[in-house]
Amino acid sequence: MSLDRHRSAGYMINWAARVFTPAIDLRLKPLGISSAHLPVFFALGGGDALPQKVLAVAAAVEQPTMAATLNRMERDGLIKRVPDPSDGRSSLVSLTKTARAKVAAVSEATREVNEAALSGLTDDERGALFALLEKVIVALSQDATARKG
Amino acid sequence: MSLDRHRSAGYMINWAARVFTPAIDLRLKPLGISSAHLPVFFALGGGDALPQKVLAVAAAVEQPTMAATLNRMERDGLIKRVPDPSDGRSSLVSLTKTARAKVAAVSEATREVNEAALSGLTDDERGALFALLEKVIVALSQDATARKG
DNA sequence: TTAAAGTACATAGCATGCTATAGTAAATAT
DNA sequence: ATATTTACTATAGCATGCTATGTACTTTAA
Repeated sequence: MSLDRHRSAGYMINWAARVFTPAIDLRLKPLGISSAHLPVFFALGGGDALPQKVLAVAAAVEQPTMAATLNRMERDGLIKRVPDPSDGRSSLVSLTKTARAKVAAVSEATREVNEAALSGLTDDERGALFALLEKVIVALSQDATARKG
Repeated sequence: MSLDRHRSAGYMINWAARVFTPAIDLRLKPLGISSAHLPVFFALGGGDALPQKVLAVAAAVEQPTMAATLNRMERDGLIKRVPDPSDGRSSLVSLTKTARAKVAAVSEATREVNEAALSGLTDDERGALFALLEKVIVALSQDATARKG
């Protein structure tokens, strides 16, 4: 096999993702939080109460994935769900007082990890990395659409 | 919350990884193969018989993860395990005839997906993406080591 | 040579992601 | 007004990743 894994974008990106998760989780663990909770924290940290659907879109995950994450967060006392008065199918999700008290620390932890990850990169390189990843995401999203539709 | 997800390396890399997986799986599905099988295919495609440990290292996953992947591949008739005559603890893993017949198609599928992912990038940009990802991986690996040791 | 330490693999238990499907409420069309 | 379609959530079942732990074989040290 001639394929060098260091020249495979899929392999490298997957690897990077799998090295990111423990780095962030290490810092979030003392807070009783994990990486999948982050998009929820960012979406609700301002005090909003939002339906699950909105959170799933914000996190770029499927609805059942967000449902499972919210179940765990509810179990752990991080979020609460209140029936949406204007829509009987929906609940409004918000952070508990406990979780709100952690928002600043969560924000700092993510800042730290991103800084650690990008520490060897110049500002230009950081910008380049984000731009290139975005291009890859767009290209693959179109690929998926083209093959489905 | 001031954190823009498009400026979070962790978020972007994770997202890229999650858009890669379906793209490759879409092409591998007709072959009865999935993305986690790839490192095994690349390691054993030449006809070698290797112990699980070597495969785990090649795939950059933990031992129990590789064990589970090999269990599924064995169940699906893609690999076989033979006791290692020189080490009673170990088995030698190799591709079945069925799997070997798919090696070329698997290789082509991964080439296709990588090309789709990188289609919007110049050669220079491709090189830059790999180099930047490698830097991020190295930085985070050191971060993990520093925080554990 | 025998005891201790190390190594390879298996298993348990969990988190996070997915698709497919079902149930109920809301919105739309006839 | 009712029937159809659409939308939001829940659930089931699976794949892939992890850590922690157990078991059995090898290797090393005393």
